[in-house]
Amino acid sequence: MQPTGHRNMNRAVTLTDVARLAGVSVATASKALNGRDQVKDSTRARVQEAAARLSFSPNRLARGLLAGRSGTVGLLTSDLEGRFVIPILMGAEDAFGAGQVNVFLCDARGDTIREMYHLRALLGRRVDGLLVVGRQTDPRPSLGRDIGVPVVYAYAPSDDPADLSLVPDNIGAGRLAAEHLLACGRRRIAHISGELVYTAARDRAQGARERLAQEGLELVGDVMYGEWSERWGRDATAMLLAQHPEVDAVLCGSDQIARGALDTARDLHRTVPDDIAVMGFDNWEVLTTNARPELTSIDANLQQLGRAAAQRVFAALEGIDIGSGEQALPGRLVIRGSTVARR
Amino acid sequence: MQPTGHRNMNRAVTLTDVARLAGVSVATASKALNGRDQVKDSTRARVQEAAARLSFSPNRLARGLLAGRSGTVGLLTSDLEGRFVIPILMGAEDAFGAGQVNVFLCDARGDTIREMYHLRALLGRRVDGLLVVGRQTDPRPSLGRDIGVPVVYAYAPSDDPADLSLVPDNIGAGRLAAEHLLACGRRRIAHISGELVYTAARDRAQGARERLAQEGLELVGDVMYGEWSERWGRDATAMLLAQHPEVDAVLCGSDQIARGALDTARDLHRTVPDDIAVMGFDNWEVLTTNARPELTSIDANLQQLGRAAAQRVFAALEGIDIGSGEQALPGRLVIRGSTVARR
DNA sequence: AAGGCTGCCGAAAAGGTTTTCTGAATGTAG
DNA sequence: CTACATTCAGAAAACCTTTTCGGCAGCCTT
Repeated sequence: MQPTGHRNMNRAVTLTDVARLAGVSVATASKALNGRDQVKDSTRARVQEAAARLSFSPNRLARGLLAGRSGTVGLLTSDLEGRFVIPILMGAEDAFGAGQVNVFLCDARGDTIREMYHLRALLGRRVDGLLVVGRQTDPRPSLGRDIGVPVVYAYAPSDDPADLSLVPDNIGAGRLAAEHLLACGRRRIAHISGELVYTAARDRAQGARERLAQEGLELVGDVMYGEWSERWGRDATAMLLAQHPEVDAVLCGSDQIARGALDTARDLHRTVPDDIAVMGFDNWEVLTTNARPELTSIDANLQQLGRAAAQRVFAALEGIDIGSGEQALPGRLVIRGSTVARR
Repeated sequence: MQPTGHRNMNRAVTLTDVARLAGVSVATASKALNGRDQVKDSTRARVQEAAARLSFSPNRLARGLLAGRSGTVGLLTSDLEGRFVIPILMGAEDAFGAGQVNVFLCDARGDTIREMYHLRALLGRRVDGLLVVGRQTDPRPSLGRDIGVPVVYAYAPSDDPADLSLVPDNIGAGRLAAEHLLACGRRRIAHISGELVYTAARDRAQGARERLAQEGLELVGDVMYGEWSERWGRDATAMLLAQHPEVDAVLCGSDQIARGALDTARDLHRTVPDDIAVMGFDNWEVLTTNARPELTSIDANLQQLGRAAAQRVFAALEGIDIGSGEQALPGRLVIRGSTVARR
């Protein structure tokens, strides 16, 4: 900010002020600043200079009122605390901010009442579109079909197939993980995961199973469903290795579980990755890069998912048909020392 | 959403529609819906019913244009990725949402250019106030004094003492931590922390030293500054215990470092907390509650800080003088098994 | 019965911007 | 010199809501 020092005192500076200073009418001032023709170059320059001098910035409330679109979108999240929501939110904010759109953030905290309240508030503010970000990959109730603005669901899909939902491809992620472990020469692979009620847990297991089946292999033992915690990872790994000491790879449903698995392997003097490979999902860098050894993981590309969701909203605003149903976005393998010995 | 099924087709429903349906003028309709007097009860009821039938929600752009305040605030963060920003943001969004205010979220990604861009956009949208959330407790450049709306800085204070900044009390947190270790009967306390360039690291160390000095004690050895990672926690602890085997407590500058310290203690067959107590800062639950044993930590009450910052903005909007300078908010001790043996 | 009061409703203005349409001035052709 | 095209500026409407003020009944008081 250069020193402006003028009459920034009371009222916000308006187009009328600019017009007066430039000695033209508001209509001409508007046209000059917005690059419309029908303005002589010299006049345009005079107006632009006046606007700069007053550091004028047009009132977007007025503009929105007239145009019928506000240039804003609502970002309705069910749970800001949830770690998966943040990257999506970053990607979306990034994509929207690049266009002239600003984002209203609303956190419903998993409460349907609060969600309805926020929805009404956002519609009252005449948002041009809505992005609904859930905290699980399990379907959530649709906001309905007669919202009046385009809605895109991210991470948690809508339960109405007429809505468009962007979700991570957990089945593919499971396949990808199994593929990597196979490529590392592992054949006796076990799977420890989180809570069975999570679609994500079941999908990842299914993907892994599918890939193994292609090689005529099966998972060692049943999938061990428990909770999404290090503690469960430790306990489950202990049970697993007691029952199936021949296991040469543990695929874990999350990085937290994998951290627990690493701890137990160390306690039992199993070398990772030589004796046993360990990998996780989510690529939560705080956990993966600080593990001993560092943890191979599948990154769900959530930031990209947020960006993609934002772009769908944009497209819908342009009148383009964005389709409907669930669209799954692929994950990405991040290889670290827990599956491949460091050279 | 009950089946509305009416004319939700094209244009958004406006007060004129409601008035027409109720057979009154827009003026009367407005007064009826806003609870002003000068409206007969029967008329009011008729208008309300019409509004409900059309599921009318007033256009807040128009209202804001007229009132001169938009009922929105800008939340300008320097880094959404930063883990400390999220709880503050949650607290702020919560506080604002409770009063009819909506929040514009902008992430500058640590880039000053982008910050200026977002600032202009927010002012163009006529936000009533601004909350600036930084990612470190080190001072950041002020947005300036002639913004035109109240600004409150949270976490990262402004470098202009004329601004109001709400920051966590890291010195107090250090004192609190030392106090707890003393209460546990520890006397030979060492301190491993993160990067020296962080004010937070130096403040916590200073607070701990102050509290020890009250008992005529000093830290064992110099404060070991390094990085905010588990790896550094592991390495530093190994060096520390080699050099000062008599240490009976390690105060760590973050939970991550503390996790590393726990790992090394286990590797060296030192029992926690019997042989040696370990504690961290930040109370990052993913790390603290999954550690072996669970980790005692100091919680900075960031969500409360966000709420407090939002309330300052509210107060400023009411015309109340909110003061200036840095205001430090106290932390909170969370005791777990790494300092006190489980009963 | 006349004047005043209360209760209720509607007309109109305001808020800032964009757009359309009208009008004036200049230039060009016949 | 007249008719006409061209260029540019301004007046006014529109967007939607809130608020102020004026007015019209009906009722009460004297």
